Amino acid sequence: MFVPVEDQLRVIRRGIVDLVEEKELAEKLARSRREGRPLRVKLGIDPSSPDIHLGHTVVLRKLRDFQSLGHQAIVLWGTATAMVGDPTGRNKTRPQLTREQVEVNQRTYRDQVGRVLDMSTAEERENGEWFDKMSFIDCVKLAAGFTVARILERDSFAERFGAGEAISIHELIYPLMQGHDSVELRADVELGGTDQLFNLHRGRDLQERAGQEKQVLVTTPLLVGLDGHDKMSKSLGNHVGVTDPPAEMIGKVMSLPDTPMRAWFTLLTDLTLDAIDALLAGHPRAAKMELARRVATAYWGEAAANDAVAQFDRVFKDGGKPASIQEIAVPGDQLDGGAITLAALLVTLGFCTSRSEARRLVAGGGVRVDDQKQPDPLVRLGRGRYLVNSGKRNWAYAIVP
RNA sequence: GGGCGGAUACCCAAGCGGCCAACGGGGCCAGACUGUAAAUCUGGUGGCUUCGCCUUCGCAGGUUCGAAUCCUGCUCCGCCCA
Repeated sequence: MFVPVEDQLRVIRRGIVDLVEEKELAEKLARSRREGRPLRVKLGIDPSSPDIHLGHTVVLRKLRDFQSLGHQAIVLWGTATAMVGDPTGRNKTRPQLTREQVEVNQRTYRDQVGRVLDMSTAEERENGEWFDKMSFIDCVKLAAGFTVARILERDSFAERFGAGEAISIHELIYPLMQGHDSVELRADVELGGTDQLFNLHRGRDLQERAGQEKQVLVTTPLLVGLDGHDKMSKSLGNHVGVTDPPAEMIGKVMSLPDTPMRAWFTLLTDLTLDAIDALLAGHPRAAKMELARRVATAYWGEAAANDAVAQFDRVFKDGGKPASIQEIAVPGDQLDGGAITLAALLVTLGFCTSRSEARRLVAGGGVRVDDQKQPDPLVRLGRGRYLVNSGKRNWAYAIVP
C-alpha cells in the first residue's frame, strides 16, 4: 500500500524549507507502512480572504504529495482562528473577521482548494468545533503553558516590540490556538509556509504536554510574486489567482522576472528537477512560456492553455492583435450629438477610471485608435466601430451606435 | 491618571500663513528598447463641462483678505512616568 520510506521522503523533501525532524518523519513513515496506517497530515487554512492564488497552492501541492503517497490529508478550516487574526506577516495587526465573512470566504476557498487537492478523500474539520466550546478559564490554562519570553522569541514579535509597535495580546494567543488544533486532531505532520514555523512548533509543544507524539513539521517556501521580490500576496497585487482565465494566467506568468523561474517551476509544476534544469538551460523566454503553459494547464486543461499560449504569441511575439477582441457597445445615453469623446470612451471601455486619467493617457501618446496613435483626448467618435488599444493588455472594439 | 510627540495623496516622506493639487523616493500606468524578463531612458500619477473651476493635507469649529501651515475642542496612535 505504501511505497518505501526512502521514496516517500524523496517526494516530501522536494521544494520545502524546513523538515522538523527528518528522523522522526522517517520513523513515522516506517511505522505507518508497517501497520498500514496512513499518517494524519494537517494543513490549517484561515479563510481570511475570498480567493486563493498560486502562492497558496505551494503548500496545497505539498499536501497533495502526501495524499498521493497514501496519507490522510486533513484540511482544518480556521473558522475560529480567522476571527482572531494570524499575526504572521510581521508588520501590522491583522483584521479580525466576523463569522459571516469567514463563512463566505470558506465557501469560495473550498471550491478553489479543490482544484489542487483531492477533497473527496480529505478530512475536513473546523477549529470552531473545539474553540467555540472552550471557556475563558480553559483558554487561560492553555496560555499557562507558555512564557512571554518564549513567545517573544519569535522574530516578528521581537522586531515589532523592539520597534515600539503595537502587539495585542490576542496576537500572542494565536499560535497557541494553532498548536491546540494539532492536539485535537492528533496530527502526525503539519504543513505550512516557512513563515509559519513558529506557529507549527507550538503544536509540538502542546502535543508533548498532552502526552501525544510530537508532530513533524514541513514548511514550504513563500512563492515570490510577479514583481520578483516580495512574496505573492493579493494586497501587493503581485498575484496570479487560481480562478484567473487562461489568457490572464499566461500573460501574468510571462511578465514574471527571470530570477524566480526555477522556484516557480519547482513549486508549481510536477516536472522533475532534471527536466527543470534542461528547460532553464535553453532560452529563458521558451522556458517561461512552458512554465506559463503548465500553470494554466493545471487549472484550465491542456486545450485552453495551448490556445492561450498561441494567442499570446500572436499578440506579443508577432506584434499582432489578440485573436478575439471584445466588442463593447457604447450606451446611447453616453453620446452627445451622436458622438463620444475619446476620453469618455476610454472610461466606458474600462481602460481608465476617470476622464482626467484618460485625458492624460491620450495626451501622453498611450492610446491608438484603429492602429493610429491618437493624441487628442477630445476627438469625437461618431457612429461606427473602432479598434481601441492602450498598452499590451487593453484591447476593445467600441461600437458607437 | 500625568507629561511629551505624531496624524499629509496607494506607501514612505517634505512642507510649517500666500509662489501648494502640495518637494522627493517607492509603487503603478503609458511610451522607447526588449524575450510582455531584467537594466536603462521619457511622460504621467485628485476630480470636472480643463487656458478655468471644484474637492483634498485625522475630525469639527475659529482667527485671517488668504491656512496643510496659527488657535480651540475632539478622535486615533506612539513614547516616557504612575
